[in-house]
Amino acid sequence: MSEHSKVPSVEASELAKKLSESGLRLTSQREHVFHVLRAQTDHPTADEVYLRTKAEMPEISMATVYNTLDALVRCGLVKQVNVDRAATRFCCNMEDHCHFYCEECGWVHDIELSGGIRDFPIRMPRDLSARQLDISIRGACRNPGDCNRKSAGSS
Amino acid sequence: MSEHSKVPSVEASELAKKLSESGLRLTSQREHVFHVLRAQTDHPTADEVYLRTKAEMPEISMATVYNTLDALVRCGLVKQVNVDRAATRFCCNMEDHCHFYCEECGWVHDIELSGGIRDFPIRMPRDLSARQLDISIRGACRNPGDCNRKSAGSS
DNA sequence: GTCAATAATTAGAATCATTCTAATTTTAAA
DNA sequence: TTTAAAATTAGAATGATTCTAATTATTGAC
Ligand SMILES: [Mn+2]
Ligand SMILES: [Mn+2]
Ligand SMILES: [Zn+2]
Ligand SMILES: [Zn+2]
Repeated sequence: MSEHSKVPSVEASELAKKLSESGLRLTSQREHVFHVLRAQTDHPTADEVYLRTKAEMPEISMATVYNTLDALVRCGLVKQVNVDRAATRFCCNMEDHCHFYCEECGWVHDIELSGGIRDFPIRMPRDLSARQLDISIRGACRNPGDCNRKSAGSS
Repeated sequence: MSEHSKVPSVEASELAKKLSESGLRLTSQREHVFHVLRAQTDHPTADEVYLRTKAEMPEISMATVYNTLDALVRCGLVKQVNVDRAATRFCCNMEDHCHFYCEECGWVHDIELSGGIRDFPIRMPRDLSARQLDISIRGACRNPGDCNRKSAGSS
């Protein structure tokens, strides 16, 4: 209920730093979107980010959300995750990890890697240079009937 | 130039078998689409499959290509691959493997796994049951300038 | 502080892959 | 044959994302 719902600035400094490293400005919209991403550990779609940010900042536009997500990905603060043919999802956990996607309820979950991503048993051809490795696992949250089916991505 | 360009039936038997196992019929369209997928080791988009199949069978429709690809995936003859936000691609290599995606030219390449997919260093939470593991690697084909940039997916 | 240049934001249109719909054709059984 | 189910088709609809053109905010000289 407090009127001056300012975004906490613990992250603002890191955000400003990373943005400026990429020649980008720190704006209120970018701050809000980043805050929204950090507020929950789920993997919202652009549209979900839009709705949540709009709650804090009603005048923000969808275009800005897309632009901002793109900016955050470009300056290394957010990862892009692709699960199936559904909407691209975004993740602000920058540790090496992979994604679990529940086919029952749509929930996306981070899964740690026990070793470094380096020692994966992949035989990489010499003529290919890898920049990024993405691992996604699809399955079910729990025994069928247990997970919150069809209620994906609500806040 | 030969008039009776029939699809080779080496694969037709396997196709018919797998289809019937899923309660699906073997049709000429399905045979052609499957043949098109096997003819090249690249990873065509639905649209590319459509164009190639159309060359063999001019009356086929886009809807049928989508339906057929879906049928082939459902009966375990084709894998669906998702690279970035681009069009979904399809693969008829059913071995455990991962995909390399060249960010320069759009080429998608299969990469073998040296070990089984089982012994990957992933710490799987007990309350999650995995059905499928997808690994995609993005990078560049060769030293920048060498790969056939911007000429993805041509036949 | 003013001004120009640049960056960011905005609404809405455009694009593009995919799915849906409703009508028609084919196939398999009875 | 007749009939029912399955498959195919053209085209419309959907939905995520990108593009466009106009407006607003920042920045850095001056
Ligand atoms: Mn994540
Ligand atoms: Mn493949
Ligand atoms: Zn679930
Ligand atoms: Zn390449």
